[in-house]
Amino acid sequence: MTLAMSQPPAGRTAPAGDPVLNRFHRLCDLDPGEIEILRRRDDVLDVRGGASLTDSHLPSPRFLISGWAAWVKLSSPEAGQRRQIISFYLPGEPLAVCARPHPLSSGAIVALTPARTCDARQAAQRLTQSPDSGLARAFRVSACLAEAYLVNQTIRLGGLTAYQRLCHLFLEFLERMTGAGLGAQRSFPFALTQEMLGEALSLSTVHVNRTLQELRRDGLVEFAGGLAILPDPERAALACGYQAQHAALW
Amino acid sequence: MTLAMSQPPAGRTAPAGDPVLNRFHRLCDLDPGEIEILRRRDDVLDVRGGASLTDSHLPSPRFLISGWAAWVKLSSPEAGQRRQIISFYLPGEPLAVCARPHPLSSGAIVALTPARTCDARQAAQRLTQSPDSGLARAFRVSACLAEAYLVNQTIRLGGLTAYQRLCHLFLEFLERMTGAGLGAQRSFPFALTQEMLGEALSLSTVHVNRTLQELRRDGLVEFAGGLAILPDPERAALACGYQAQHAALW
DNA sequence: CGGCCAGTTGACACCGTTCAACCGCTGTGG
DNA sequence: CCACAGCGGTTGAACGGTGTCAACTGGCCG
Repeated sequence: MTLAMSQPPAGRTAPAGDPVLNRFHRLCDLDPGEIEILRRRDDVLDVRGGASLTDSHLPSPRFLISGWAAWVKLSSPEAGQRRQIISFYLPGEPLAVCARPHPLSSGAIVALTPARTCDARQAAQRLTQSPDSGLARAFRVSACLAEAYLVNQTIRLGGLTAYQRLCHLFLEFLERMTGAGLGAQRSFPFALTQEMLGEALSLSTVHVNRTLQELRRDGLVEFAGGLAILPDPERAALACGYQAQHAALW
Repeated sequence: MTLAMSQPPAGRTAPAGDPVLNRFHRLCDLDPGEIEILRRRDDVLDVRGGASLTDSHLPSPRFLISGWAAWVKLSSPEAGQRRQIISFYLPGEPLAVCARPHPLSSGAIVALTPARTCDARQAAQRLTQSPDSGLARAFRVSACLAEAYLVNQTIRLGGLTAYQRLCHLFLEFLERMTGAGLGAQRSFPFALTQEMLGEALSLSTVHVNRTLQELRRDGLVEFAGGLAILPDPERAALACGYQAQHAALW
């Protein structure tokens, strides 16, 4: 993690170490006033890993400043009562900004690691008040990315083997973390358990474990010092058919 | 189908038999001018089953007037070159209205049955020109539903058995068809092949076949005269944990 | 009549699950 | 300081849902 944060996001005057600002500034150009809005830290809230974010402050729009969260659902048949991760939220990403009327049809947003959030209402406000501003456009692109990640999840579950699913997911994590200025070209801070990976990829913990060993053996994914490392992202992308979302030209 | 179309959508003056108008009018109240916009049929286009809709007129926004379509992707590993259905488009639903900059990151929209579409630009225009109008709100709710259906797909692939997946999908089809004024309380016109169901649910055609037999044996799904029939939707919902999207209060 | 497509059936293989045990680390309390 | 508990990770063995291969049926259409 220290390694990641010590190298500035290459260009821009954006203050390093702020994933929210880094992320939005890369999506669209922002004027100084908008940058100031994104740097505000109103109503900062820290939660333990495992805590629910929907109970506390959501569904008002908030930024995830640090830590990882996920939208989870519990499978209704009382058989097993398995928990399913629908989508992840990574540092720098907005929570529940969907400019839509409904408050997450079902399920909850849960912190997977210790996490910190802050209010995003002032930033989200610009969506309606000045829809053509850079910040508003950045929000819309962000929502578009969120949908693309949801499609990625469908592709993983529907079209890939366990080996490919894990590879695909780590490539997406790498893309999203570097997009927030966290992590380096081939690594990023990572603290999820194998059980959580299984809940997202619909695999048993045991099989996640065995498959991660295969990925390590093949030199596609490593773990060291709280980092996940993808030594050869291109070869990994080839192994699972991953397509970077940046390809879409905004 | 005739049965379905002969019963008006309960109240309203909406002319029966128009799935586009039926669907949007149920999502939000529309004024006479907006109803007139939705009844317009500009640039009507008929395509054969199997034809691509992205090649011809998309990505300009269009309505699917009749027939079924799907967003498909081809799995990149040349092994098998399996086709995966990411999401379905049912009669009355908009195609590619996502008020977003990108043109469907990858893949194509394909007609699964013979289908007819028409231009929706004039209707979509109101999203930006009068964001508070009923029609604009209906579009946003529609987009929200589309996302909910995408989540449904994730739930099916990640959390359900083959038996439950099919059950879940047919319940969603029933909900969406009745929402467009097509189909009755427990049935709707249906013309997909078992192969297409397999492509959507990530199941082999053989296994779709066997599982459908189980569903028939258990009295959950039947097929007759071009209709799919769910004799006991409540029991079916119990069998797979299906949650209707109407529950979310708009 | 012949071909094609969707549906159907049987036998077998495999990927991933389940159950169970064990390891190593960390935090905590006696 | 050590004992213990708890959690995440690891390993082995057996089971089972689903895929694959192959063959056959029946209806539609040229």
